[in-house]
Amino acid sequence: MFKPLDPLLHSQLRLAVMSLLIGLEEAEFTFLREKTESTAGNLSVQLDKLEKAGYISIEKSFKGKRPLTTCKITTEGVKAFEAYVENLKNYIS
Amino acid sequence: MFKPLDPLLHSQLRLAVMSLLIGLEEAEFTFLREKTESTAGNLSVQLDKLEKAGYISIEKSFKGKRPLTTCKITTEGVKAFEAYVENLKNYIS
DNA sequence: TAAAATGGTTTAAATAATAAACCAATTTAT
DNA sequence: ATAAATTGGTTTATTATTTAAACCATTTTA
Repeated sequence: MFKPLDPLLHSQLRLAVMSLLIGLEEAEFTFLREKTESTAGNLSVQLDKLEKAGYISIEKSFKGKRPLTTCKITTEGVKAFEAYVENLKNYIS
Repeated sequence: MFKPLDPLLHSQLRLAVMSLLIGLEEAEFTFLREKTESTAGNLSVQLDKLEKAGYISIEKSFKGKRPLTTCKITTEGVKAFEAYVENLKNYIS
C-alpha cells in the first residue's frame, strides 16, 4: 500500500528540480534557481546529491567569461522520478 | 508554479497517516502502525506533530484494560491535505 | 579603481526523522 | 504465585537533512 518514497526525491527542492529537468532535458543553474526560488547554496547542495545519486549529470563550462553549470536528467533519473510519482499516488488518492 | 509544500505533510509517515485518516475518519494507534509499517516510537512522535498542528485530534481511552489511542482528522487537516495534494500536482505532472 | 554584481561552493547551525531505550500494565507460561 | 513475554505506547538520543550564512573568484559597472 504505502511503498517507501525515495528519500532523494521526497524533498521539495530536489523534486522541483527533477520536475523541471524532466520537461527540459537540460537547464542552467541560474534557470533552476529562478524557477525554484531557492538560494544558490541550497540549490548547489541539492544538485550535488542528485548527481551523486546518478539522477542528473552536471557539466561545468563557460558562457562567455562566466562560469556556467548545466544540468541534465539521466535515464536513471527519469526512471526514479516516475517510480516516485507512482508510489506517491497511493498516498494522495 | 512550485508553491511551497506544507512541511508537516511532506513527510512519508505523516502523509501516510493523513491519507489513511482522510478515508477512515477515525483510527486506532495500532491500526495506523500496522498500515504504515512504522515503529511505535516514530508513529507516536509524528502523531504528536499532527495534533499540535491541529490536523488531527487524539483521544486516549481504554479498550478493556488496555490503553487505546484513537485519531481523527480535523476539518483543518482535511483542508491542509487537499491543499498539499493540489500543490504537489504541480511538481509531478 | 573601488563597489557591486554574477555564479557559484563550503561550512555551520537549525530541524527533522528514526531508532533505541524505556515504562506501566497485562497476559501467558511455569 | 511468580517470572517472562506481550501490548500499547512515550521519551530520549543519534543521525541525517535542510537551510542559511559566509565565503571565493571573476567580471561588470560607476
